[in-house]
Amino acid sequence: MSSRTYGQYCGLVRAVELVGERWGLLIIRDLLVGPKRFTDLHRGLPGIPTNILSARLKELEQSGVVERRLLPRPESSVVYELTEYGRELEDIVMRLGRWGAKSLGDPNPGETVTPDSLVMALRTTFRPEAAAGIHRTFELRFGDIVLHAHVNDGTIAAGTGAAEHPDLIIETGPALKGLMAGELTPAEALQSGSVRVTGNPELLEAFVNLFRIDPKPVHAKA
Amino acid sequence: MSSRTYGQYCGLVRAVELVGERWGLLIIRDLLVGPKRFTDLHRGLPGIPTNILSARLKELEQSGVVERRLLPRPESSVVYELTEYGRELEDIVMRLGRWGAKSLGDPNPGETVTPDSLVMALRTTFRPEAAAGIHRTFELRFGDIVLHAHVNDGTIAAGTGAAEHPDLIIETGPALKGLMAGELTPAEALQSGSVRVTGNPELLEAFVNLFRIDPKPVHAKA
DNA sequence: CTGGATCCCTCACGATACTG
DNA sequence: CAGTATCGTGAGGGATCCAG
Repeated sequence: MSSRTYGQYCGLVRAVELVGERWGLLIIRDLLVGPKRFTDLHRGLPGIPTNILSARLKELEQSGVVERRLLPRPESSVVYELTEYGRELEDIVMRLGRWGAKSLGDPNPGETVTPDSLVMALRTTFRPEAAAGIHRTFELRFGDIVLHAHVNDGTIAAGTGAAEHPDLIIETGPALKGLMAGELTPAEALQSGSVRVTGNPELLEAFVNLFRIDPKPVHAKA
Repeated sequence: MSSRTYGQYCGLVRAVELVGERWGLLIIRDLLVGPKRFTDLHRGLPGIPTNILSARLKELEQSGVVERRLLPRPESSVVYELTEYGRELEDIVMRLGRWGAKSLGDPNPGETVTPDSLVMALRTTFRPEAAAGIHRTFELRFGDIVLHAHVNDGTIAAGTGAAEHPDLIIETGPALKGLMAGELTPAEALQSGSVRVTGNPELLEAFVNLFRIDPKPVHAKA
């Protein structure tokens, strides 16, 4: 049995062999936001060596998860995008993200936030059941990162870049997690200055109702 | 940035750091079937070194995914079981298994099948929408492995061990995958002898309707 | 400038032996 | 049964270099 395989004939094992390697799911996370060039991926995955990124992309291409496409001239560039099979991972990635977010404490020293991870965080934490009949556009600014979220009656469209006519602009930092997890009320966040808004401040209530991190179950120790 | 971390403050990253290490999700797969002793896990994960299993269990315990419990006397033994937080992975593991099963071809040489992986395969491929109003008990024999599945009106209860009063006993091998994927009809499977049944052979139709592997989307190559 | 390939080094993992 | 100890190997980390 070669390394990187598990010697079991099992669907989960195959899945882990396909996308469970180091960096694998993070590459897919970024590609879920949209097709990307090699350099874009490299920028979005701080610390990944180029040879590893290259190897992962080849493996994912080989297994039919990612497709490599050459852009027409004059771009003459290469983009990677998910195949239909790869896109089927979206729901799994979002659920994993929702699960893992419950274990997020404060950022560890040196941990960064990338635009794509924030986009996926918005999609992940979005609660359709709280968005019935709601039509709002938010612009979120996190450090240098600017992204937008259009909420339209149970659906979310989030992406990088500014919003055109936002109902509310939210400027924040790591405090965003506490806000979404309910550890910090909107009023407290605004008062402390860890979150600043442009627009009707009461819309921040709507925001935290739409995007939420559930609590991690407490573990009763024997 | 130490190895095994990714330097990103992101829910998905945290999830991958918690359960994305080699063998991690497979340990969780087996624990989803039920609490297990160290030796049981070792048996169910062919090829895992004991030090790695030991290390993974410690990490999973530390992060609140797995709980280590000492059985009362005279057992005086140790069992590992999922915490509530760990059990929240069930849906994700099943979806991953369903996704990966689409990439299963024929077993590679040396690949084995374990009892727990088969139990999870049944739970994973079960289609509740096809089970409305259906009450059946199946016994599945795969090599030396014997397991049961009670289907009760949209719900499935599968576990290791024989069924008490099975409506159908299915004896099979690797051909099971082709059967569930629709690459092989029940009639063909019975005729070729790759699947043998005890009971009403027509119930094999019901079985393949209840447990199914969807096809992998075809990838249109440019 | 993008899209990698190549190099070396390190550490996590694999295999085996051994212990409370 | 439930691990720990030891040691070798190969995948990953990091820097550099190269082709289009």
